[in-house]
Amino acid sequence: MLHRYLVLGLLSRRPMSGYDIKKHVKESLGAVTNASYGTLYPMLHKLLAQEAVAMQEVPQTGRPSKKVYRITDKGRQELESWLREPASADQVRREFLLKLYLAKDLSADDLRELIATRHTETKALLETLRQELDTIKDQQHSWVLQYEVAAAEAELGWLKKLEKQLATA
Amino acid sequence: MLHRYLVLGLLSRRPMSGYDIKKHVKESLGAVTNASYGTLYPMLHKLLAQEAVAMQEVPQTGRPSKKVYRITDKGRQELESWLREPASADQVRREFLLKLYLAKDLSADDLRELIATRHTETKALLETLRQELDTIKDQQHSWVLQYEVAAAEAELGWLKKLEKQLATA
DNA sequence: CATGGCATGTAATTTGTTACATGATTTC
DNA sequence: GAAATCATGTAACAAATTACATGCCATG
Repeated sequence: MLHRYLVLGLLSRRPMSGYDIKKHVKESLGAVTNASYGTLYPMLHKLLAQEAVAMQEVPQTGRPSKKVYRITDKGRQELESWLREPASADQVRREFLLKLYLAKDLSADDLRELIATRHTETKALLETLRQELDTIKDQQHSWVLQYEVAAAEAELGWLKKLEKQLATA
Repeated sequence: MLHRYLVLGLLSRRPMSGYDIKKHVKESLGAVTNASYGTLYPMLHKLLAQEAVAMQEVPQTGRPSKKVYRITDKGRQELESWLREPASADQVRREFLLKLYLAKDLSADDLRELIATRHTETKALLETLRQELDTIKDQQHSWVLQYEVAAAEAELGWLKKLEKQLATA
């Protein structure tokens, strides 16, 4: 369901193509989902068949026509009634944490590397998020980015503590 | 794949039943996954067929026999080689954040309620996590819980900031 | 001239959820 | 007497990933 409302929700702000949606999700909604094209395009087709969105093909030179979707009244209604329902629980899959949990079977070096890699990744993510945050005016949209920043900062702090503990032991 | 290694990993510490695994995941590994029975039992059957685990049935009075699984050498080998590979990226689905992102279509009251509900849930989670943390001795295992605590605390801070912003505006 | 961005999609497979079915025992 | 815990499972369905297929344009 989440991806249905993701698409509907983004289209409720302005008409977009599937490609636009993907880009937007990647830039600003990493904490919501990281839906792939294989999810997004079929969802658009389904929504179109159900008349929750409408599509207009815009020819272009040198590349495939852009298909611009916009939400219909029907879609808007569905979106709004969903918005009023309580949010279902988060779902997460974190391989990194599982490896850490099982790390007793890892050499000290492998363990350190596992953590160091994560450290680098998290720092890079934080950089990106902060830059993204600067480009955003809309307060409501910045909330989600602020969430991500707060989460990334907390993780960084935890990683540093972990590394200190490992260095001592 | 994650659930395969989750099961293998837990069984690598000690033999367990499917029920035990589920319980353990719920208590200590909420940040890794929240796999349901419908995932866990079939995974155990598959692992058994592939001889990555072995099973022994323990009869009980008044309830179904307990099926205790333990990891085989084959399974252990697979687990260890997986442990050494780089961890794949986190996957998340957060309906709550999506609703917040789309909240411009929500009344001020609905918005406040959305946030208040989350606030309550996060506080409750934090409570549980802290209690759980007290019962755990194994340092390695406490790491994952510490991660969850840090994340929950960061979210709480963010929620408070949000609420303040809404009260002002 | 290679990389990345623009732009669409499908098919096969894998993965996971939900709801159902069953039923005794323990705890409040 | 109700609710939670113990304990197993399956079937139908929904959801999502991955890999593949195609091809031009702009930038460095």
